[in-house]
Parts: sequence; C-alpha cells; structure tokens
Amino acid sequence: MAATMHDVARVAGVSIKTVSNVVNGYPHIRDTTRTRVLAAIEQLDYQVNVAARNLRTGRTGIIALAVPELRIPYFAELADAVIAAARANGLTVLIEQHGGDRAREIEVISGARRHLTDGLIFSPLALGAGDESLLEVDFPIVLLGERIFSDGVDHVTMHNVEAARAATEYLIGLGRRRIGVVGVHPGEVVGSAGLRLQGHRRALADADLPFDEGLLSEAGPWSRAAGARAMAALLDSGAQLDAVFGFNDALALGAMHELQVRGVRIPADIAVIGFDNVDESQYAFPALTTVDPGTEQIARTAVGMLVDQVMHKGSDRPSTRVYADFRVVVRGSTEPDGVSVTRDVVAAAAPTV
Amino acid sequence: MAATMHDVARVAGVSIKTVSNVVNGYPHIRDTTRTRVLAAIEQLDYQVNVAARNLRTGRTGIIALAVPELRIPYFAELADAVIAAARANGLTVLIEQHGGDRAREIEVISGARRHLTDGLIFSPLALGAGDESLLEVDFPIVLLGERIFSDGVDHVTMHNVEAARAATEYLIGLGRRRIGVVGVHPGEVVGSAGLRLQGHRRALADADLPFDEGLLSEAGPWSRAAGARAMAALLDSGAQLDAVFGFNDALALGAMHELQVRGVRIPADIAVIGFDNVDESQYAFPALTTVDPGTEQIARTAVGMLVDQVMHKGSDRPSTRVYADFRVVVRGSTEPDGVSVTRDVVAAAAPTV
DNA sequence: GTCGCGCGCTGCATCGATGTAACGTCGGAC
DNA sequence: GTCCGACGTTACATCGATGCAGCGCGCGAC
Repeated sequence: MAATMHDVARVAGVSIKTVSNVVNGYPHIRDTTRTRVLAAIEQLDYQVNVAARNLRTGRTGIIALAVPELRIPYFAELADAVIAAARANGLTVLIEQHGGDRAREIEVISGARRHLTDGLIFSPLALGAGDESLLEVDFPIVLLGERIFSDGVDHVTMHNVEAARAATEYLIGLGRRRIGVVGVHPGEVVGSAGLRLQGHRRALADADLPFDEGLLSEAGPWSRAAGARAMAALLDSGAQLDAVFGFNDALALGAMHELQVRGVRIPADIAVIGFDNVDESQYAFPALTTVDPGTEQIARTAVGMLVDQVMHKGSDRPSTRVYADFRVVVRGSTEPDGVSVTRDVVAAAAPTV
Repeated sequence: MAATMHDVARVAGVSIKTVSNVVNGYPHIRDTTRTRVLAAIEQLDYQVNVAARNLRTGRTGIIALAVPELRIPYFAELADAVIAAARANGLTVLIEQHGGDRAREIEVISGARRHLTDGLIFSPLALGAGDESLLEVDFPIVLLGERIFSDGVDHVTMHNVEAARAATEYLIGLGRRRIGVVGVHPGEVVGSAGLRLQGHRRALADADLPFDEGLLSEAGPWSRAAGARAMAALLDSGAQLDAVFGFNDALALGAMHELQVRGVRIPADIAVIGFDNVDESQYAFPALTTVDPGTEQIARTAVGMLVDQVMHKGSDRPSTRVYADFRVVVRGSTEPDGVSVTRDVVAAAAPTV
C-alpha cells in the first residue's frame, strides 16, 4: 500500500502536521527537521494523496474542458493548447465531449462532475441566445466562442468581424477584386458565419468595391467536402473570381482542391485564404494563407481567467470579456513566394467589461 | 454552499447513512423512506461530493490517457474514441500530453496524479525496449502501440504486419504489380514502419512478385509534407509505378497531392492506399482507400481492460495482449466507383497471454 | 524582571462520504 | 413459546490530508 503522511511522520519522528507543513512549503521549519522529513518521504516513496487534500481544501487541480468533438482539428488543437496552458499552471485537464448535443451541453454545466474539477472552460455549440440563465451557476466558468454571452460570465472570443475584414482587405491589397466567399450561412447574424461575412462586407465597402451576392456560396457544415461542393457550385454558376475566402480552413482546403482538380492555378488565377490556421493548412500544396485567430492565446487566456476565478472564488469580481489577437498568416495560396511568411495585420485585445 | 448528505439526512429525517444507502442503490430500504430521501435530495439539489467518496473508496471515476499530442489527428481521434468508451463505462478522461519526451513519459507513469485517477491508458513514443521495468508499477495500466511490450502489462495493439500485408494483397488483387512504398524507416524492425514493410514484403512474396528496393521511399516524420517529398523523390527517380502504399494516411495524402499536381490520374494511372483511416481521408478527392486499424475497438478494448484491472485490483490476473481487428476501407483512390465501400479483409483478435 | 511575540512544532477537529457492527422489530421455524 | 435471521436503520470509526488553537521556549523591548 502507498505510504501516508502518518507513515512519514512516524519514520521522521515528527507529527503528521509537520510533514504536511514541509510538503506545503510552510517556511518556519528548522532545517534539520525538514531534512529528516524529506529523507523519510524519499525512503517511503511517499506521494500526497490528492483525493484527501481535495476533500480538505476543496480544490482538485483539475479543470474541465468541454468541446464538441476532438476529431474536429480546430478543437483538437484548442485542447492541445489548453492542456499546455493548464500544465504551466500546475493543472491537469479533463475533457468532455458534448457533440453539440443540447442535453449533454446542459449536463456539462450542471453535472455532478463539478465536484471533481475546479472550473470549466466551455465551448458550446447548441446553447445560444436565450440560454444565459443556464450559465448562472456557482462555479468558475469561462466561455469560449460566439454562440452565447452572459454578463456574469468570463468570456474569451475572437475578433470575427475585424479578422475577416483584415483577410478581405489583404486580398484587396493584392489587387484582387472579385472575391468568392465559401461557407455562408444565410440569415445568420451572431454566429461565426454571420460575423465573418459582416467583416468581409466592411472591407469591400472600405475599398469601394461592390458587394455581389453572386459571389457567396453556402456551406452547412464547415468541412472540406462542403468547401469543395460550395466551390464547385460557385464555379458552375459562371461567376468570375480572382480570389476565394473560405470561412474556415477546412472549407478553404476543400475549395482549393476543387480548383486544382479543375486546373485553376493557385494563386496565379485565384488566390485562396482560410480562417483558423490549423496545422493541416501549412502542409497543403500550396500552403494555405489563413487567419490565425489566436488559438493559443485563447487557451492561455481562458486558463488564466479560470485560475483567477478559482483563487478569488466568492469575491465579487467583475466578469471580463477578452478578444484574442489575430493575424493574417501569408503562405503560398495567395503569394507565390509567400510561403510561411507571417504578417501581423491587427492586434487587439482590449479587455471589456 | 452545496448541500451535503448531512443536510439531506436532516431534511428527510433519517440518518446520514440511510441517505448514502439510497444514493448507492442499496436494496433493503422501505419505499417510503427512499421516497422521502429522494424528495430531500431533489429539494436541496444535492449532488454527491465525489472527492469525499473517492477518499473513502479509493476510486475516482477518472482515467488518464497519455498521448504524444492531440494535434496529431490519429491521437485526437483515439482520444475521442477513448472518451466515448469511458463515458459508456461511467468514467471521465483526463488527458496528458507527453510530446514524445522521455522525461515526461516517465513522469506520466510515476507521477503524483496517479492518486487522482483509477488507471492509465498509455501510448508511449519515447519509451521502448529496455524500459520495461519502468512499467512495473502498482497501478492499473494499459499500453497501446508497438513501441514496448512487457509481460506483466495489458496491451492493445494492431496487426501491423497482417494489415499491411492485406493492403498490398488488395492492390495486387486489383492487378497492380509495381507498388511504391512511402514512409519507410530504413533499418527499423519493431516500429510501425518496420512491421508494415514486413507485411508488404510477405504479400509480394505470396504473389511471387519481386521485392524492388527502388520502389521504397523514406519519410522521417509521417506527415503530409514528408509524403509529398517522398513521392516526388520516387517519381523523380524514374521508378515506374502503378500503385502507392503510404504507411499512414498523412503520407498517402501528401503523396496523392504530389501525384495530382503532376497530372497523374488516381486511380487510373496510380492507385493509392493509406493506413489509419483518419476522418480527413474520406474527405479527400478522390477519397483515400486505407486500412482501418480498428481505432475505436482499440479504445473500447483498452478502456474495458482498464476497468477490469480496476475492479480486480490486487488479485493476480494474468496480463492480456489484444490485437484489434482491421479492415481495408475501399474508396475512390483505388477503385473509381469504390467510394466509401468497405470491405472486411481480415478479422483477427485472438487474445494472447 | 516581566511582558509579548515569533518560532517550531503538536494535537484535535474537520472535510463528506462509506464500511462495519449492531440495534430493535417482526415473521417463521422448531 | 423461544429462537433465529432477515430487514430497515443507525452510530461510530475511518479514509488522508489541512486549518486552527495552543504549547513551550528564547529573545528583544520596556
């Protein structure tokens, strides 16, 4: 059986509490005592029982991350970044997949596992406007994404509008004038598709370019397959294009593939830009220019906010909303020799209340 | 503050232990009592404090999964499957990334977090032959992969040799005779590359086809980029091919891309097969034929074995080694009209001791 | 010389649940 | 009629740690 503090105390000839003090770095301990305790710990190969410590302190050192599915590359990379950020804070991450299922999303915020974790980073897919009350729990939560906002809840999100605007501005700067858009969700306003389209339109307006509905192509799920289909539809409609903006990388990659199959030269004939900067994109040929939404920063910020909430639990902190920095990552799909050149276009992260 | 069993007991007018009995489904309780307790639980919105239960029972309901990185699609999908399988067993999953770093892999098996979890599913990358002693811990562990085996430790792995053999057999069955191989690791014997090459050679021998070293192409990391480079090298060498076997999907996708860039028709001129069956592959155009190594089964089996170990902890179970079933998933990259047709080629899962 | 305080350490209560022993009651077996 | 055992329930100890109060001691301040 594993050794307990009691065993260590007996071997070291001190009280159990002194062992606890040594383990927790309490400063007022004679050096000789500390040495003896440490020797006993070494000898018995003692490790603190975290379960017991948790019971006493109410902290577990585990945070939960709830995402739709890990098989979606963006979320896998987000999870990767969250785990790394948590590790830097001495925390481990427990992952829940809710699959965009409403019932399971609700279960995540109200579930019994709350006792197991110190807090939750939650990226919802089904919950949305109107569900704010569900988020009013007495438990540290950080929300991700743009589906739902609530005044009392910390939130980390991205500059969807500005980033999309920067992407289109960048294409316009290259001299492109007829920019196809892949991944539109007609009628949507608050989701990623709606916000990114809004940014695209602003960039066009800023450059006095017309907004042509004929250049928009719808895609339900934001997958490669859908991107290829949407691209095909756009080309088949006879639209004349010199650039394509895929609302995420999967769409852009699908679109790019369709273009290549048809013998279109990228970027000579048509330039392609995506959004998300998933790993996959830099391995495409040509490598995909894309908007990096600051995934790693989002992860770091979210973990930081959660840690902050955990430490100041009970006190009335005002809730914070942070927008991650983004940047346009220029690669070969827009500039022949631009492979992996990174260009910072905008950096904005004004915390707002 | 959250309600405790004590509160529930007071409200229901019973002892705290009776509440415990109700919560844990102990059968000998009068219906009226049970009803009263349940009502009190409902009224107070009581949830068991898992930390306290853990301390008492020594179980946490959490299992750890240690993988190199979630950003590698195969591991993201493995994690996805493990989380789903764990959920089916009432468990949650805590994920550790060791990044193939030896020190961190060792930390994972000996770390203090062991107390937080009931067991560990471990997919090592740095540990290998010679490190068996590190695995001899008094803690439920299930090993994945083919890097290291140890007599005392449960293991789930895949039929690398047989599966690769089936892939090549399948290509030969299509009438292909000159099969390029992308992803060779010269000199390797026990790793995936070595085993898969061995399977490939056997299939050639079985069909009385010559083994031509000139058809092998090396790739260090198994990425798309490396696949494309290896493919290019092979083509540039002047080798005549009618098929390509990528040792994983990323390699195969990279190779496929290189072929398409050069105007090679897939599968008319050259058929392409991969290995792993990651989601990405079915969205390629043409969709990639591949070997499904039974990732989901691997996950389910590993979780099952771990649960078994946890339940029979202490008793001297013999350790088990399971090989997952595999199958060749036929898609457009080898047969024009074979998109998403699945063909079971071999099913083998003889548990061995 | 006394007081107060910080140091180094201890003992006890406590976190919230579960396991064990044991209680009274009641029905059935002898 | 007595005894036994199953039933429904309870009290108490326990899991392994931490928080708090407090002890004896030495040292500096007044």
